[in-house]
Amino acid sequence: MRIGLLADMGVEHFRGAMRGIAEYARRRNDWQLCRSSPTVDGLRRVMELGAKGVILGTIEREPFMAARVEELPTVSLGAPYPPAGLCTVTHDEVAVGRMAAEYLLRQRFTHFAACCTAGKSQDERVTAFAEAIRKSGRDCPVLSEDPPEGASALVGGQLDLAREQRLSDWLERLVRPVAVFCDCDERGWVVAELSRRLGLSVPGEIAILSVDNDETVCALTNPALSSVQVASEHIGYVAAETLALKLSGQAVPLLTTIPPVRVVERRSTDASLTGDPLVARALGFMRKSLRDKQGIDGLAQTLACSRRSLERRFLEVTGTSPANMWTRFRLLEAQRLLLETDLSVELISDLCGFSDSRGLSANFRKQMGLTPTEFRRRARL
DNA sequence: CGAGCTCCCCGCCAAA
DNA sequence: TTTTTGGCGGGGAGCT
Repeated sequence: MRIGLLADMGVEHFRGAMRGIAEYARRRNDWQLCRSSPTVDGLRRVMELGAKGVILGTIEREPFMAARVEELPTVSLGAPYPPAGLCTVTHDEVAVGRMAAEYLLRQRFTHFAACCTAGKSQDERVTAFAEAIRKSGRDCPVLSEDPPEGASALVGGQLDLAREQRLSDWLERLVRPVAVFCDCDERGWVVAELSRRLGLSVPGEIAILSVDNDETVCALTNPALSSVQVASEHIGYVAAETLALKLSGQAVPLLTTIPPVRVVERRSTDASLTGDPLVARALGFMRKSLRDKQGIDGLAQTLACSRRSLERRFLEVTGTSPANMWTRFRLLEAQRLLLETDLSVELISDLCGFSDSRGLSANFRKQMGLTPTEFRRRARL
């Protein structure tokens, strides 16, 4: 059976979704995927090739309308202005916003702001972010850009001059130091670029967190961008499953949402760069010595200070205790290894400095409500 | 699941 | 006098 894939391959999320779809096709073996551009012409082309259904990943509206006119079974990977009644598998935007807020609050930032393009999905994640921030008793100004008619406001990390000026003015007026949440990596890039031009240091005066975790875009800024990693592969896989159900005539939910995976921390939100040098040294040591078993007493000795002072100053700057932070670093590394390698949970526990795999599992479960194996399975499929 | 043990957090106080 | 520091120890969390 032929299935058409029409996706904007310049967007990291859609590329990831394609990988998930490919995995699904590999497993069932009777799907032939044919790719084309996410346009009305592309749709015509895959129909000529005999596609029985399509998965659409684009922010344009026309291809969806065309697919509807042709009565071609369609699953969308999420679009800012979806036609009503379109079957969609996409991010849990509320969970994305909440994860971002929770992370930045834990980094102990004191002022927050968020910016996005006005539109369904971006609005939702930024709104959820702002709500979570306000719930903690802090203000969160939001800049929501109207998109230009029919197109993306943000292509290749560039805004038109008027929008850029507005964003720049907005950034300059924010109460600093501030943590800014951006609806996508491209906007994160623009915010980083404008901050540089305004002479504002990142993350000292402006910390930046975005969404999509596009390795390339995140690496382009200096310092590199922290970003919420969304479950693109998983979304693609589920989209494929949904289309398969649809093609076999079964009822499918109109909307399926998948929560994000984790926050990938890079330098743009590194709170340890500011404040107490003793604490900064402690954090640096922890990051480098995950397997170190000497405990907090030993750490205090290494840093040549009393244990009590370390604890007190640590709490002051980071809002948490040394041991707590140390296991947090261990868990972050474990997350990374689970996603990026095929090492056994046993080995990962050891590499991250947990006594055994039960130690890792217990902490992991407490932190994100999921076992390590389950975490790996969900992110990959 | 629980006993025993170790490690850690944090209030308190005296000293610097 | 006020502020910061280090030591003490109860109590709790987590590990074996």
